[in-house]
Amino acid sequence: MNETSTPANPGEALEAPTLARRCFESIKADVISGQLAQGTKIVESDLALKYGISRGPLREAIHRLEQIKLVVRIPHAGSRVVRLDSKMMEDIYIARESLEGMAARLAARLMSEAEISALLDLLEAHADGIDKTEGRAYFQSEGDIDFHYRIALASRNQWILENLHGELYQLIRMCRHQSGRSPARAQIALDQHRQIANAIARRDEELAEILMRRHISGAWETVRKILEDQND
Amino acid sequence: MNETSTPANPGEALEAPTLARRCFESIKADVISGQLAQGTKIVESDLALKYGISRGPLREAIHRLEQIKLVVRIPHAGSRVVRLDSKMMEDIYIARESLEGMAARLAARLMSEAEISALLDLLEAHADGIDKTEGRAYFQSEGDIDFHYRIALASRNQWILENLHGELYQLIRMCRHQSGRSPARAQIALDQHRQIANAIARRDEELAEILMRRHISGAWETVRKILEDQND
DNA sequence: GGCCCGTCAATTGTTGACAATTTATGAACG
DNA sequence: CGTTCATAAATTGTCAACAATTGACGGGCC
Repeated sequence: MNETSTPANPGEALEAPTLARRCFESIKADVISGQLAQGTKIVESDLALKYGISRGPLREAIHRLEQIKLVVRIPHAGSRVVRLDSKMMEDIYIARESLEGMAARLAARLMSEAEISALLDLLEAHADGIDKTEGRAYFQSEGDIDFHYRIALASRNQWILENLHGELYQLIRMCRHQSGRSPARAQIALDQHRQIANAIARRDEELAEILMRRHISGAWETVRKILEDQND
Repeated sequence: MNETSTPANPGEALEAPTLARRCFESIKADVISGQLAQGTKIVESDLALKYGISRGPLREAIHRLEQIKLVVRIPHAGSRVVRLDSKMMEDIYIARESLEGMAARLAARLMSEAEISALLDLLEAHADGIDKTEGRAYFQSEGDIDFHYRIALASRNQWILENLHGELYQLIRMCRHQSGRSPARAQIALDQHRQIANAIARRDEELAEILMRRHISGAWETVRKILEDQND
């Protein structure tokens, strides 16, 4: 009776019966971590050799990577790792703002009291983490994802959940991995998370949505500035 | 310099270089039109024989159908045409409400004057269509899609556009094809479209978003009632 | 010297056969 | 008679070879 299936992956792909899925997870990790740089050409034969499998499953893996927009494919020409430009990231953040805003609204309506108190506990843990690590990027980043994941889960909306964590968050993590992260924002983000959680606790749907949208559009602004400074 | 690429398919798949894509379009049409009923088991060998191709490209087609949620797949067990239940459709309509609301906001901000007047012309054409056909379902339905497609296009947001018309609208059309359609709603929908267009013309982002969200949540209410009446 | 066309290598698209897994069938047992 | 285990059929997952298409290289022509 466990409705909350696990987020997918603590570390490597543990549950991965089929070759194509293992391969998919592996390449996905390489793309997100930057080990396969943006724009890198992906040659099926080479990767098949590298992973010691045939081209069939590998093709399937690449097709799935294409669907979540981590690789771009041209029919007979081949496929390359996606090139994240400013416009694309803006589109992503705007879509995320829209969907997570709705998720926050639904969470305020549907979360159980137990879930809410668990959410508040999580935020306290994150606060401790920030104090101890002085805004160490890794913890903060994963903590951020934790929080947003719980909101999406609480929305009870499968489509929103899958798209946020199957597509959008992969791209955002990929972007973070190479644009760095301003540690000063850790405290700001935590405060905003607290406000959102409080709105949810008060069952104020409207406020929860508005705060979430501000939170995300604010995050985009900082990312945008980083990307701008990076391009000169 | 034609930014408005066509919505994909008048009738059959005209542009379809590769077997897998042709096959994908063909099966997709069959699923949406209901020729492959919900819950139908999809056997790779059978379909490959039916289309006169090998299992390879057909597998790819099925994988893509899985990604847009028209078929459900279980690793070693096989794949079936998705079964649209009330909960799933609610999730879809809520996600659509969120994304199209944002699209309307962006459209109000970004549409050119020429695009806006073209949009108003389109609505007049739809009005004539309704008068002439007395709410004939087909015209209305396609007209509805036309309108929403233009808004999504005007948002200049690739992610929103692709997800609305690559995933969500396919599922909604599939749902319509077998839940019928109350023709009385044609006039209501048109009026709401007019209000949205006017808000866009006035560059009132806030109002455009709110009206779009009301329009879609209203549409869901009527669909929900139809689904309820159908289940007894 | 620059542009165009034919040829060639490299890579993807497609195929049919083989292996692994699941579901269904049926017999033996409680 | 119902349940359970083993066997068998059907179906999916995987593989290696073949065909078709793309992009690049080089020679010829203007």
